[in-house]
Amino acid sequence: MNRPRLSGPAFTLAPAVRRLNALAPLAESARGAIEAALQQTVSIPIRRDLLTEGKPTGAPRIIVQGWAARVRIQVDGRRQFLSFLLPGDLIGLCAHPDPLATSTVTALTPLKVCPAPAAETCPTLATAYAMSAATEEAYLLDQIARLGRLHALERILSLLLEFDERLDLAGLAHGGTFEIPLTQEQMADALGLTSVHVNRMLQQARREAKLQWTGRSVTIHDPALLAKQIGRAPVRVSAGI
Amino acid sequence: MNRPRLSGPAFTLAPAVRRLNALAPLAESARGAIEAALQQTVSIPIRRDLLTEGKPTGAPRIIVQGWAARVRIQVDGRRQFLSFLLPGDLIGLCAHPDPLATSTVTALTPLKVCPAPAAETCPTLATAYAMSAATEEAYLLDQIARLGRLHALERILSLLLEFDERLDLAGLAHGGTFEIPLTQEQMADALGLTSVHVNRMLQQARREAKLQWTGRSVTIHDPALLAKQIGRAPVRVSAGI
DNA sequence: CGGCAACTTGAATCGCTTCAACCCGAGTGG
DNA sequence: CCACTCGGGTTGAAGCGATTCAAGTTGCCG
Repeated sequence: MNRPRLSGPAFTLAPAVRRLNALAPLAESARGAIEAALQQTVSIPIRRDLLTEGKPTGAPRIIVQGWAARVRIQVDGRRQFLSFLLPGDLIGLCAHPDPLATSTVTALTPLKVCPAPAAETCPTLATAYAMSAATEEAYLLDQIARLGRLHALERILSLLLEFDERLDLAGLAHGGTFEIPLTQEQMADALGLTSVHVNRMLQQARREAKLQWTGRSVTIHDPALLAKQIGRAPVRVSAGI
Repeated sequence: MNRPRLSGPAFTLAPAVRRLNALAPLAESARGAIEAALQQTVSIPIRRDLLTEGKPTGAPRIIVQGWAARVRIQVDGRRQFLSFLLPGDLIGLCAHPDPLATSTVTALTPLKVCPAPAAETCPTLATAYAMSAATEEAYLLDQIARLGRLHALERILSLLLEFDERLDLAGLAHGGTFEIPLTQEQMADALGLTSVHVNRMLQQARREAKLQWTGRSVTIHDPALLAKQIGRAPVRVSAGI
């Protein structure tokens, strides 16, 4: 039931819908609910906070376009990006009452977000949300292993492989190539490094022909091989897909 | 409705029940379901895996007694503890179909576990589970910030404060004192350090009278002050409690 | 063309690791 | 009852990966 990839002025299949549908095949009612929510998409300027640590989360939202990050900042200015939020990812989804944000969420690019339809709308939507939450947790575990036991170059490559994998789900990566809106300093803040060292390691990666990073576009020359070299396994949370 | 703290041969309130009830006040039916599940407690020997990364999770369980850890091991032997599982914590709870374990879970001590009653048993139980999951994610975020942007000594103190906070919920810590079953090497594997360096930093912490660690017993002399010094805020996931 | 953010480079320094040795208390078996 | 072993903790010295600081360079945008 694939729609044609190009169908006139309208989009083909919004990355957000594509991701959620890839996590759990959506029934017509679920897809309809999301398409309806997409009509209420709003724009968020770059650097604006969507959530603030310790404050109520408000209604859950879906990222339609752009990148955001969960961030923690210490009093002395040290900054750590905890995770990145990409198109199709959910913001502020919680199953318990009166949820408080456990981290601040900041727009890394100009952002488009829409309301997340209630999980009760359709069982397939609830499943997609649950898959999304489980996937997010799995990536947090990856991030911990990255920071704890990988060297600088391994950390960088591992994170880029994660981006490739996640963007591919949303249809935003093709054969190891994708758009990345991050500066080297932002990469450093995610990887527990300094921007100077990220710079040097990226040069080494380019020298070793592992990847290409020109402007905003990254190409991983052989994702599968690279994943094997640094011992990274793709994230899988369910036997179903 | 507090039961007396000492009531003959029977336990007062099992740490696991105490923790879940602290996360969300349990209705009688929920508490009954857990008490019933506790009758089916089984023992797991030390070093045994309860879950294996990539394998189906099986039925969810509650830790009744002892400590476990989620662990990732690289081919070259590098080991990273992703998180620790303490009495009252849930193992393998997932909201989506056919869940696969996203990490191996290993018993760090001899363990007692019981089946986790289905969330559908009682809405208060479902809420407690949701709170538990949210809390777990919050601690993963803490762990990321620890590994990414804290120095060795800060990491150690931050983790010990987490243990104090979590064990207190289960009634297993009193005024900054609790039993810890970890070796310095296991601490190191959680904190992305070497055991040699953990040793040196612990000596420094003792020298500075921040804590005491004799045998299996840890005492943090002034948890609130220490938390302030290293910029740690208690984990809070809901405005309700 | 001027200004600013991001990227690049070199040199000195430091936090942590590595390696190797040693100590100590708790089992264990002769 | 003591020698033996073994896991965990302790210590010192050398080395390395990453940081720090400071000075360019590049490229984009007004």
